[in-house]
Amino acid sequence: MNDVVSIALVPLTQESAPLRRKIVIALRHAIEVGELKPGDRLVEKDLCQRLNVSRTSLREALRELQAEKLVTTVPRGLIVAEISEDDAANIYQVRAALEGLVAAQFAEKGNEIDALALETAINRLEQAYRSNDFGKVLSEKKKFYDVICAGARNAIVRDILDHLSTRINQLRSTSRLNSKRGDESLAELRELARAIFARNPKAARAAAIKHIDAAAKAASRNRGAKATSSSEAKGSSARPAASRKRRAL
Amino acid sequence: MNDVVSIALVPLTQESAPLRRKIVIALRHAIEVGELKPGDRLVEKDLCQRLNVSRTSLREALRELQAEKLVTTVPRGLIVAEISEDDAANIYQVRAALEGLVAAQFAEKGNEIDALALETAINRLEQAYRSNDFGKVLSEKKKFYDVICAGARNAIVRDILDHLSTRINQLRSTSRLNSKRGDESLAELRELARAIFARNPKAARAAAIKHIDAAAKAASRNRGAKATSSSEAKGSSARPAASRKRRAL
DNA sequence: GTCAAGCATATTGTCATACACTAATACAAT
DNA sequence: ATTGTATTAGTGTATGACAATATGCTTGAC
Repeated sequence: MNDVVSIALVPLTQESAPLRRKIVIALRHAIEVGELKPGDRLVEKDLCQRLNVSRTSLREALRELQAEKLVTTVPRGLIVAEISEDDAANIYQVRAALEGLVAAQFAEKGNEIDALALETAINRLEQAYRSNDFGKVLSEKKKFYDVICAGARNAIVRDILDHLSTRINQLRSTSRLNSKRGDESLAELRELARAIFARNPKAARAAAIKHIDAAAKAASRNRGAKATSSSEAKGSSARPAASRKRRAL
Repeated sequence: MNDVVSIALVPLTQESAPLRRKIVIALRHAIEVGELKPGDRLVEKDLCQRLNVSRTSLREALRELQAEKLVTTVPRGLIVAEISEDDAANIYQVRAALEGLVAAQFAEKGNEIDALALETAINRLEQAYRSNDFGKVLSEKKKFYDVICAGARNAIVRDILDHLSTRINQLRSTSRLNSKRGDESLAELRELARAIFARNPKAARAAAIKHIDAAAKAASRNRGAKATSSSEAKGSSARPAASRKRRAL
């Protein structure tokens, strides 16, 4: 019983949940699931009525979403941000770079507790995949990367990835994505975990990048776009690429 | 005369500058230059008086800074965010990864106009270095990276780097940094530009990473910390690092 | 003198209201 | 059809108010 207490009494994270936090979450979710689509105008008065909150609180929430680039200013007010093809491709590039980084860091700095958490996370992720509950997959995947960032001792990347994944989910919901590649995806992540457990930073980085690359390719396949794959970007030969197609600048 | 008009009548960018934007800029600057130090409490009423603005606008500005992680909540209110050793090291790691990415992208996708802008930017940067005006160096360096991100067609990275550099400047101002390595720094950036002009993505990426690594090393030297260099992280051999110091997880 | 309990105070979180200013729209005039 | 004018919708900003809550001070007990 005593150790139960020692587990139950972990310092609780000030779940103050101010109203504006709930507003941010509600709006962010609405954007993620496509209830608010890119380009939709955000009219303060309407949102106040729909959410039943004051304009003050709503506006503070909007400022947060604005900083997150989920909404953007237009002459008259705010709209849900649109994601260009370039943006979409770049988000994958950035994720590849950063997830590769934290994977390598985990392999170097992680301890046994971190490893255990990773094991747990990947198992839960597998369950989620099997349940075919897509929302569950997303939330478990987020936790998976949280665990990796924790083991990497890298809160900076955690925050950045958090923002990016919101935007990826937005892309997905607006039907420009629907990656149904659960099996390969899970296998790639298991490979990543294996490299981490083996304390092999280079392999971990490579596995993380490979995973994102595959996701990016699947995504671009899904919409006929030709997003540059990051493997092309970093796998290019040491020889100047200029000789291939363009002259030097 | 006619072509003068065609140049002069470029759509002008609604410099609306709402009050809260000025507030954000003022506070951000105060944090960057250390007028507000990490841990300092931010009391709304005081700030309202000092800035002569209403609480409404001030609070909206604070929400933006909060999203930027420049300030954090504590039980009673807000304080200027503290940057841990881990955070500082990780910021450099992330910059290395992302600046490497955009450098490579520029080398691949940039056109002559982008190259010209880069040329200009690096010359202005050199002037700034020579003028010994540190604030000028910082602002020109920011423009330099803006140009690179523009040539890379990567607005995502631009935004991320923008946030990170604010925090780096904060570090610098709190006297935990004072890199006076203008000459080497400039040489490294020129090397980066050369690789881009030669359309050599791999060399461009390497040059960008080398530059940040050198900056990180100089920074950690300046305070006796032992921040992991990113070259160590990515230069590790293909052989599992486990054999070096730790057993597998 | 030290410690605990309770009270006063400072500060944030939220709301309602008000008003100036700007942009879009509709409408009128030539 | 183009220009000018009025109406309207919506944001930007300010003020005042009040509840909830953490902080610190005062008082009282020992």
